[in-house]
Amino acid sequence: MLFADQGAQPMMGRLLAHLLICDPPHQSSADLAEALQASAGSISTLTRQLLAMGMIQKAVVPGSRATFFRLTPGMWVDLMRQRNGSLRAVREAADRGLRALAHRPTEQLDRLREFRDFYLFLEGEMPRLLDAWLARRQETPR
Amino acid sequence: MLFADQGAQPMMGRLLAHLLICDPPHQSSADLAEALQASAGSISTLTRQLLAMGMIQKAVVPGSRATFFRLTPGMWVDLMRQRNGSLRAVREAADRGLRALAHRPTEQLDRLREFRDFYLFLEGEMPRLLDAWLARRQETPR
DNA sequence: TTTCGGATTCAGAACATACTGAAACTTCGA
DNA sequence: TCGAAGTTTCAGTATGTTCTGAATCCGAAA
Repeated sequence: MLFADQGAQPMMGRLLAHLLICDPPHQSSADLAEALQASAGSISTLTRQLLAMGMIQKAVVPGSRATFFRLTPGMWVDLMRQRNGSLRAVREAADRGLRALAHRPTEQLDRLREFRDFYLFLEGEMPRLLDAWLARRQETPR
Repeated sequence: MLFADQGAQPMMGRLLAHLLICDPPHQSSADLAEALQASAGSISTLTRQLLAMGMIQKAVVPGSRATFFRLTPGMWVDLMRQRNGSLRAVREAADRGLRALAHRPTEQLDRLREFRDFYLFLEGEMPRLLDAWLARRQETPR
């Protein structure tokens, strides 16, 4: 499964893919290491990163000392919301550029202004789109 | 200008940023090499790639043998359209996964199905969003 | 306190990427 | 046909990234 997880290292993609289909849905570090044929070190690093991003959660399983992990429900939507932050970063950079070049004749700035406006548009519309998705999910019977 | 051009090497980001603000808007290879302090080899490779992606165009300037380049008008929208292709790739991979696991009890597939549905939603809505942007651009007086 | 299952850290190996510089090539005018 | 301007190609270098393995750490049970 070619998981082109933008900005994720290959093993992180495999880890997420596994958590998407594994049975049961929660897995211990050892389970993951075994399933992905990865070192314990890798798993530790990756789970720490994914926890920090909020993409996975810890789960406790009675009778086992080990830590278990599962996908955070609704994480894909959250992920897209986070990505909106990088749209904003680009838009803000464009704004700084426009401010810095304010002394130039206006038609020279058309290109940069259009770029900025486009990103501003996306930045504003993406949250709407995600809300629309959540609303649709809500009304669909499971 | 921190150009976090997803999937573009640093120098490509700088090249695009330069074409966004340079005066005049078309630049020769030598101009670019000079402005970015890059080797002629880099410029050649990068312009070839950007041409292939349709993000820049060649321009002829009378009286000069050199090739000039300028940003393709409307390229940012096109870029987003292309990115829709990677949404589709992910969605298709999820579909293959669902087909391969069709024998499993349905509730085990909930996670993967929701993932697929979300990407399918985005894949369908993004083009609408871009059309909405173009329509708005149209009616705005330049 | 010791022991042991389990987790974490990090130096280093293997691999991948981005760019340069120099040589080869193309094109056009003389 | 020659020469010069301009461009392309590519081997090599520098730099980054990803993962492993071994040492270390932590905490619970004995």
